[in-house]
Amino acid sequence: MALFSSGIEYGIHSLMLLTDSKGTLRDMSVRDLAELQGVPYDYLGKIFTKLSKANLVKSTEGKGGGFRLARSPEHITILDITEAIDGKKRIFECKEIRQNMALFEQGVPQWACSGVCGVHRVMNVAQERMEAALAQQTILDLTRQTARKAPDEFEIDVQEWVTSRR
Amino acid sequence: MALFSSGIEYGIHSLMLLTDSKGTLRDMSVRDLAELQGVPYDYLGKIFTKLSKANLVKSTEGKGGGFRLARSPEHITILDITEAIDGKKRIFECKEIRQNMALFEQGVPQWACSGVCGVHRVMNVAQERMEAALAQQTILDLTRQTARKAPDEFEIDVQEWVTSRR
DNA sequence: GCGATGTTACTCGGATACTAACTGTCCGAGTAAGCCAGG
DNA sequence: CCTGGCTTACTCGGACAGTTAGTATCCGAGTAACATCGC
Repeated sequence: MALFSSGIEYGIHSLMLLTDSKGTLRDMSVRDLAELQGVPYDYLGKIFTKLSKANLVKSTEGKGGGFRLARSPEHITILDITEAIDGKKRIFECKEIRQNMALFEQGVPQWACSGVCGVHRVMNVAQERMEAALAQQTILDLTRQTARKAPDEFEIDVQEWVTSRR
Repeated sequence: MALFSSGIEYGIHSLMLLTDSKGTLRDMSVRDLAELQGVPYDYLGKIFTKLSKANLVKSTEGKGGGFRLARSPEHITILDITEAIDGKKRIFECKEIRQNMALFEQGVPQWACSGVCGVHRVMNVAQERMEAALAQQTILDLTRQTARKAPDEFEIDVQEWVTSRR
């Protein structure tokens, strides 16, 4: 299994729909987001609850309600989203097997359990590198990037689809 | 769950035991490795089969047999090991949900499916950064690092424990 | 002595449980907006 | 009118089932070193 759940994919793509390439925010309900993207509705609901708890989106309840970005899209990074949805996921979980050494029957010596184990340290560095890359890209970056690929009318089509459902 | 299985931890620590801080190789059986480290024997066996198939270790069958590093420890990187044991694991698996857009009922336009999706691209960069970090550290690096922490007698103790079992 | 035979300690591979996490679905509660009927 | 109740469309939260991957265990086959026994 991959490190990041597919909920991450749903989440990021959904947040990208809550803004356009100019950074203008858009309000949408989970139902609309799910249907527009062909993604399971209930499941996407759970994801938005998490995004909301992490203060990445703001909800308005009741009829006509929905979600909108809680901050401007250039201040929401991909790392923010992954941590909001999947929690702080680690590449590697150290089990401290260095303390199980048969040689340590009389008790684990101090040098063997102090500090971070060598394997763990390497993994931590790798994880930091990965997270730095994820923190470098924002929702706005991604939205702009895809807008550049799509024809101009696409953003208009999306907007029309959304308003036609109110 | 973490990206890397705990088999990775077992594997790396085991390979570290097949050398010392001077880069001298050591032959050990899976049983010895498992007992010395307090790790499940059968499970570690499976891991070494994978390491063997990836040509990181060489096996000698029959009584008195065991495993030894197939190359010198400064030429075995952590990335080599993770890929040998867990296969080439991806941080993220793109489901191409961009192609599910309700707007594309008449068929997915070319711009929407060509090239890598934006989210996917970010994830790929992050993954490359992570792998670069893992490829930078070798078994010898790690062995040296822990040897620096441990008292000098520790390497001797290990060697004695191993020879005492032959 | 010395060759055949058996025993032991290994590497391999397959089969199988158990567990945890991910994915997805169902349902009920609360809330806000709009509609509609009765005064 | 206009006010109170009804309907609708949302957000939330809990519960649950199906699937998959990781972890671990068991067992049998093949192989090589060594010991043992009969001649």
